Amino acid sequence: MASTRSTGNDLQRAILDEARRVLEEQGYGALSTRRIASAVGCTATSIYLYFQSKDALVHALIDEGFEELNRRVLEATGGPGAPHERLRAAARAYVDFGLERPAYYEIMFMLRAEQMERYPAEAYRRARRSLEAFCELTGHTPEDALKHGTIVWATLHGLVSLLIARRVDVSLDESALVRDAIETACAGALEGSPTTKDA
Amino acid sequence: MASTRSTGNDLQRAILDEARRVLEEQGYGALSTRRIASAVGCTATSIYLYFQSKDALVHALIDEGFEELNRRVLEATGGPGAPHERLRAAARAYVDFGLERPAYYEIMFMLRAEQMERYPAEAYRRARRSLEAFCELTGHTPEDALKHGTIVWATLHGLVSLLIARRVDVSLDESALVRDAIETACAGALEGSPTTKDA
DNA sequence: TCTTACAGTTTACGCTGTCAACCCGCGTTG
DNA sequence: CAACGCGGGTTGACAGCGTAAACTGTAAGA
Repeated sequence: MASTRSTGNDLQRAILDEARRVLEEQGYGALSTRRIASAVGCTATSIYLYFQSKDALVHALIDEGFEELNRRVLEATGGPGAPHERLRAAARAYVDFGLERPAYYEIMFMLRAEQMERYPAEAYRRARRSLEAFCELTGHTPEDALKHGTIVWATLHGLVSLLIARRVDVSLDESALVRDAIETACAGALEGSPTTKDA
Repeated sequence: MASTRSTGNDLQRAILDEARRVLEEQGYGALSTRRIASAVGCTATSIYLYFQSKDALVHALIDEGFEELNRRVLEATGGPGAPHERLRAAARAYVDFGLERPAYYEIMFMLRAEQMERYPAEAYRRARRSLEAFCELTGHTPEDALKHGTIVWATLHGLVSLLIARRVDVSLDESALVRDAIETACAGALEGSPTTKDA
């Protein structure tokens, strides 16, 4: 495929396509400008004609990831049923995305912040739409909703990132683990406890 | 400090000390063999006289981290009180460690597996002592305990890693968030639900 | 035909982890 | 005393990284 020469915006598209392919097939660690360039049939520096930096290229992939994640989560919340049912569905959609697209999940949520130049504020806002969905469905007052939604998010994120990193004991039934973790997260966010019950 | 020449095992200790210093003060991203070497007063290749690779050096730091984490968590579980109180204490100890030693937490739990040569199996077992503590304190049957302990761990890990990565909304009261997240995690692990209640 | 603009390349810099070869001082041995 | 081996440490190199600066070739406009 190293002979498919492209020019202009075709080249930009080819670079992005190749970056996506490498990301999904070999992971973020294998993503290098030179590798992409040689696969696409141009030089590494040509990438800078269309992307400000390697990080900017990765940002474009991150955007794709958030688009899919948000679509999935919002579709899940849009269904019929009581709020707690829809929260469960949203949680499941989040986890499913993470497990089905681990490489995307990695660059979206598991990349150290310092090693990545700041993700543009405007894109960052878009990136939080799924969190907002969690918050709304907890049915708390706006400020408490943010807290409880964040706890749900944290639980799901912990679950997904441990599973992706293969740190969870292999003897565990993964689907049961996921199911129960979602149950725990949702139950904790919904029931009683407006804030902290005591002390 | 670049003039403090050391030899023999002193050099090994100096390398480890410097690596620890850089890790805590500048983070994992700033950890490079040449930087350590110049600070310690030797060449980068000299590091390979005492550590098989850079990863092996980082493994040594990871071991230190697990030693401290396990000590803290086990101390917390060793106290008096009902199991659910001790589980809460263990959870708090885990989170406190993560927030007080973010750089250690990062190399212990947030480093991508592929980018790191396999952590030795024996050390890996030691690394899981805190998880075992969580499991025992849930008071479930052995197999269910592993699952529920893992869910507690996942919740705490999600919380810590999001906080470390500064992905949590700054308007949130961090200590309240931590408190409630711990509460949710522990409550979910202890109460009813031996496995999954329905379906 | 001359000029301008732009797409893309060449070259280079400084950084990374790591290997192979060398070098020098010490302890032992003939 | 001299020769030797050995081990800690250095030098130099390789292959890879992201990226900036300078260059080239080509197409369009005047």
